[in-house]
Amino acid sequence: MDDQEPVVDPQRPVYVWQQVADWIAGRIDAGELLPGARLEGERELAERAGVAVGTVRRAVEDLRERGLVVTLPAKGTYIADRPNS
Amino acid sequence: MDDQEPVVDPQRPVYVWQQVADWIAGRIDAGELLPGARLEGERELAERAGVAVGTVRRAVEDLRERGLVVTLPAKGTYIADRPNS
DNA sequence: CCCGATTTGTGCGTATGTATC
DNA sequence: AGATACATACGCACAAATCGG
Repeated sequence: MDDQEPVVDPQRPVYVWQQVADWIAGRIDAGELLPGARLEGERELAERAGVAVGTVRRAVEDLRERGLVVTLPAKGTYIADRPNS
Repeated sequence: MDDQEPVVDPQRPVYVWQQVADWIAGRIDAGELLPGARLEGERELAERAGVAVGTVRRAVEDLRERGLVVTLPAKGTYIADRPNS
């Protein structure tokens, strides 16, 4: 009832945190997460992806560096506004 | 009869106390609150904005640091005199 | 001088979220 | 991975100062 398709595969030759980041980036790209929307909390994402919280943190940090999200400590991480393509 | 446009939106990627501070700063900037005028009490502002008193306190503290208002304990918070532009 | 209403100041507890070690 | 720290946010309660009657 609660298993959806797995988000990451530890076996693949790609860092798990990168797989998580790509998963989230994919959701943004697909329009599932619109600019201004709040991303789920770290713990929730970790449970959903089946990885450790630290791994999610590493992934979100990457998204931040890519400018895809903005993090407000103690409030949450939000989808950034799209720069004019 | 009593609903005006909402002051804050907890969902937005901006701290609530910051939204409250900006709201008040906007009223000052718009000339609605003139120098020397008394700002509403914390609880009144909280009710108007639909936030907790502590959040208003945080907002007013910010306005104080910005030099926009002056607070006299047990008396009230007043709009500061404009520095020569 | 005292009383009561009002307002800011402060502390505690709870919840959630990120930051740090 | 786990534990601790820190910040936001809400809610409540009480203290202290002000001001009017």
